[in-house]
Amino acid sequence: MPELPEVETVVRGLRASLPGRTICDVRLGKTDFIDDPIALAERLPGARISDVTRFGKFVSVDLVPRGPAAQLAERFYLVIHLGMTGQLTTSRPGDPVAPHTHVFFALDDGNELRYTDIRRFGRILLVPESGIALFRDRLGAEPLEIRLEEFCARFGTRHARVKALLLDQGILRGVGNIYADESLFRARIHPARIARDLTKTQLTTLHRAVREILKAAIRFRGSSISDYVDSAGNRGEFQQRHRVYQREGKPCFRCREKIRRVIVAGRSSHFCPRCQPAPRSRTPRRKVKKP
DNA sequence: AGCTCTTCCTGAAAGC
DNA sequence: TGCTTTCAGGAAGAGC
Repeated sequence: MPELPEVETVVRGLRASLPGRTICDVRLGKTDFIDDPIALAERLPGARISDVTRFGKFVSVDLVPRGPAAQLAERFYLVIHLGMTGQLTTSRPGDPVAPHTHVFFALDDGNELRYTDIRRFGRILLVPESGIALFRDRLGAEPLEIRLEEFCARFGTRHARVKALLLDQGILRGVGNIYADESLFRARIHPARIARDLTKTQLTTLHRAVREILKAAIRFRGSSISDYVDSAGNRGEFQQRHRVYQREGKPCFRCREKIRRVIVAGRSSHFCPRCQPAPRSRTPRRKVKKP
């Protein structure tokens, strides 16, 4: 599943070839995951790509509009979320088309940018310059940039399970199920712990663990569990270094205890029961009795 | 506030 | 063997 490291890897690949290119043509297959497919087909041809960036799990293709008034016209952004199974790849027009490829962007150098998405949980939309700041600000902090004080402020005050907060894109943008589990394992924190109950030391450790895991995953070009590939169609390698994710029943790399899987925040959560001690079980407290 | 459930979608895997 | 059911999950929305 594309999370921050996978999206970052895709963006780095696209950034090497797309800036400077002009989009010549857009062809669409199924469009139910595109906010405004008509606008997409009308506004992109002629637009020049100025950059490719990432915020959270979103890819942003930064565009300068076409036409004589281009100097004055507002820039805009092709914003893409890969969902669960989205792939953004560059190909030659004659290359075989993967099943479930629904968007083709023809470029002026003869190449083609394609969007493939088996489950169509992804999303594509155009955002005008005037709206991009708000779009970005509705998301939380970048995990690789957030400072410890802000991290503690965002987590340490919340009475929610730490796993749920890690997955909440309004708090941190970019962490998904894989890297939440791997980060919690590294920090030796149980996914169901209430964030507010964590010590300052634990929050500090988690803050560091998240950054270290994400950076390591970027170094290994992401995790390919099922469908993820980068912009050249290559799989990542970080799945070989997972410590807990999808390792249920296998021995912990630290203590040999069997890795367990439970549902927390509605998600499969993998952890080592010895390295990541469970929170104090919810108290069988007696109710205040009325006479 | 925070939790659970539901919806979207497909393919792999499990069940019969 | 082959059909049916279940499950996985990012995000948003409903309801409690």
